[in-house]
Amino acid sequence: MRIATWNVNSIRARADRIEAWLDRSDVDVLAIQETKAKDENFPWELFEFAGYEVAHFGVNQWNGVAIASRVGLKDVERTFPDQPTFGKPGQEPAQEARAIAATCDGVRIWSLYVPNGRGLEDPHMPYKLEWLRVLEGHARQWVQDDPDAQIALVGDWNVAPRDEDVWDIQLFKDGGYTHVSEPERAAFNAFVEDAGYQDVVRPRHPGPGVYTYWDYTQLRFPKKEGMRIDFQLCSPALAARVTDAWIDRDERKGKGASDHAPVVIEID
DNA sequence: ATGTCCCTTGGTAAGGGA
Repeated sequence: MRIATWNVNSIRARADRIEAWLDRSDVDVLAIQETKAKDENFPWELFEFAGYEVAHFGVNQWNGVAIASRVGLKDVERTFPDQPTFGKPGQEPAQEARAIAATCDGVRIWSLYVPNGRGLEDPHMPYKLEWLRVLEGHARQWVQDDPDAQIALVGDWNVAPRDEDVWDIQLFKDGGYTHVSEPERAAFNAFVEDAGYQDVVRPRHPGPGVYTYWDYTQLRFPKKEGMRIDFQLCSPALAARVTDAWIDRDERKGKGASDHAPVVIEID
């Protein structure tokens, strides 16, 4: 089985790209982030024509996550239990469309769009950290309850866990940028160190210089100035089945590309 | 060579988010 994760940065603006990519990538499951669409604006027919079932979770023009599968799509779950809410000062906190799960051919797949954080002192940062903390608690419990659990936590994590995961770590540190701070890295690393999940892509494609995201501005892509922030974390039992993994950097090329590349794993 | 891209709205420009 082949599982991909891809922050598409608008499902409607990317419809042709996604259709073409499904045609040539031969993936069985595609976890999508940043659809930027409500259900009523979601291009259901795109997936139907391509032979995929699809489940979507979108409440407004922000965020939005989906899972498309041609190997079954069962027990769809929108948001994880006790998922933190967010609202700007003066606004009512609300659930955001950042997590959707489904079981596809026996694998429990979570399509995740982790909050950005926006700034080290921004209210969005404690939201991001709490969001990851609560999710990690569940993830740890799932594998404690069942050591054979087949779970894939995939998506845009908005964290660069290592210095080599950005093109210029000094720029990030001097500038006080998000994604590389110790609290963010600790929140991410807990999935690996405490819950026992494995990044199954990095060992096959170590850095430096291996990225999944390149900002649209500043010619970041042609200058090879990117960030590794999209990950597939597998439970121990699922990680043992992984036979291959790659980042489809070519999909970032050309006009009309998302700013993220798809990340793909192969399971026996 | 390069001042991005995408979404929304009593819109046709401006603001929000990444």
